[in-house]
Amino acid sequence: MRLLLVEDDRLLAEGLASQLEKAGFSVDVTRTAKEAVILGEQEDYKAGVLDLGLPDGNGLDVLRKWRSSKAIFPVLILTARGDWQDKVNGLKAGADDYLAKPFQTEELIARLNAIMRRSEGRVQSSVKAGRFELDENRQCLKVDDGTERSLTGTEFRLLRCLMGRPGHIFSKEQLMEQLYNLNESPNENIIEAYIRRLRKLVGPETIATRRGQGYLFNDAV
Amino acid sequence: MRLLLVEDDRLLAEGLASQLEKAGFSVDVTRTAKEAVILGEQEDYKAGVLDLGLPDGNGLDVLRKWRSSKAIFPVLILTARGDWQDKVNGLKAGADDYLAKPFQTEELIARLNAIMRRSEGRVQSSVKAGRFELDENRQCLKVDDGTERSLTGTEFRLLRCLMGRPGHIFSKEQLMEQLYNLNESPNENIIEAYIRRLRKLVGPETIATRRGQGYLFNDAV
DNA sequence: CATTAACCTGAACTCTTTCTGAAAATCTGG
DNA sequence: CCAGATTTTCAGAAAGAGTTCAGGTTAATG
Repeated sequence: MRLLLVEDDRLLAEGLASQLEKAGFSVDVTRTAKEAVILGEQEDYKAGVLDLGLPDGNGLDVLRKWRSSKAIFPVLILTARGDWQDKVNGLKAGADDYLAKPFQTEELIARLNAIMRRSEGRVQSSVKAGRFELDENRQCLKVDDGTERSLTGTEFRLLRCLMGRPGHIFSKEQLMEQLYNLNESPNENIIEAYIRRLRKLVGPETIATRRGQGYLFNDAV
Repeated sequence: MRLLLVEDDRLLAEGLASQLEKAGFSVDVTRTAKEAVILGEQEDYKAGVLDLGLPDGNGLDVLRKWRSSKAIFPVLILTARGDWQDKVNGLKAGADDYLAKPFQTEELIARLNAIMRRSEGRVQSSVKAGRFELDENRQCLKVDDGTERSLTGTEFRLLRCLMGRPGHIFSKEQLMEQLYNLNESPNENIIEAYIRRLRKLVGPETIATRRGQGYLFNDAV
C-alpha cells in the first residue's frame, strides 16, 4: 500500500512517515503543493494525507486539482485544531476524512485504514481470500485450519496487495510500486524472492505465475 | 493488435511502448509528424496514440491527414495538462479520445481498449465467438463448459485477431502484420505453427484453412 | 495422374523469464 | 556494539515462450 504524505513541517513529516512505514505502508513525502499535485496524478497511491497549511499554496487547491484529474484515492486532511472552516471546506472539496492537530499517530493510522477500506468497499479490517485471512492489525496470516503465522513487513504488504484482489494479475512493476516509494528501488528480483517466501507459507498453487504478465492470488485454492 | 505511437520524447515513448507490448499490442513508434502520416496511411493499425507536441509539425495536422486518407483507425491524443484548446481541436479534427499529461499507463491502456471496442462496435472487454470467449484483462480463453485456459502473448494476439471477426478470412500476411511490428519479421511459418497450437486449444474444426487465402474462425463450431 | 505449391507436424533450438538457495547487507532492539 | 531478524543481491538452474527447420500431407491444376 503506497500513500502520499503532504506535510510542510519536516520533523513531523519524517516522524509520521516512519510510523506509517512501520504500519505497513510505503510512503512518499512531499513538502510543496506543486509537487503534491504532480505526484498525485502520476503515481498510483492508495491514499493521501494532506496538511492544509503549505508554504506554496493552499492544500485545498491541491485536493481540488487531484479531484479534477484522475487522482481518485481517498484523502485525509490535517487541519489546525478547531479550524471548523477548513474542515468543512475540505470535505466539500472532496476529502474523505479529517484530523485536527495535534493528534496521535495511532488515530491517523486507524482513520487511514478506515477510508481505504471504505474506498475498496470493505467493512472489516481483514482481507479474506480462499482459505486465508490477513489480519491488518496484527500483521498475521490465518489459515482455515486455525493455524496462524506472523509476517514480516514486506511479506505482509505484498500479500495484502495480492489478496486484496484475488484473480487479478499484478505485474512485477505494479507490485514494486506498491511496495516501495520513490526513493527506494531495489532489484526487481526482490519480488521473485518474496513470492517464493510467500509460496512457502500459502502453498505453491495459491500464488500463480503468468509468465510475462505477473502474479495472481488464486482463491479457488 | 497493432498500433502506432507518435511521441517525440524518446524516454516516454520507450516506456509506453514496452508497457503496451506487455498489454498485448504490437507497437510501432515514430517521433516525427512526417513519418507518422506515412505509416498511418500505409500500415494497418488498429489504433493510434498521438502526442500533439511534435518537433516537425502539429499533431493535429497529422490527424487531419490521416482522416482525409483511408486511415480510419481510432486515435487517442495526448495533450499537455489543462490545454483545453488542444483537446477541443483534437476532437474536432477527428480524435476519439484524449488524455492529459501526466497520466498513468493503466489509464492509457484502458482508454485505448475502450476506443478500439467502440470502433468495433463492442461494449464489453471480452470477445465472444461460438463456444468461446476471450478475456482481455486476464488474457485467457473461456469455453462454454466453464473451463478456462490462460494464453501466451502470441497465442492471445492471434486468437483475438481471428475471433474479432468470425467467418472473415485473414491472410497470413495480414496476421503477420497484426502480430509483429516493422522491426520484427520472423519466418511466415510462424503463423502455421501458432494456428496449430490454437487448434489444439479450440479444436481443429474451429479454425478453418482456406488454402491460398488464409484462415478463419468458424463460430458455427 | 503427375506436379507443384501450400499447408501441417513434431521436434529442436534460442532466448527470455522465472525459480532457487545461499550469501551479503541492512536494520533493530537490547 | 552485538545478535538476531529481515531485506536485498547474486548467479546458476530450470522452465517457458517464440522461432525455425525438415520432412510429410494435402489440395489444386492442367
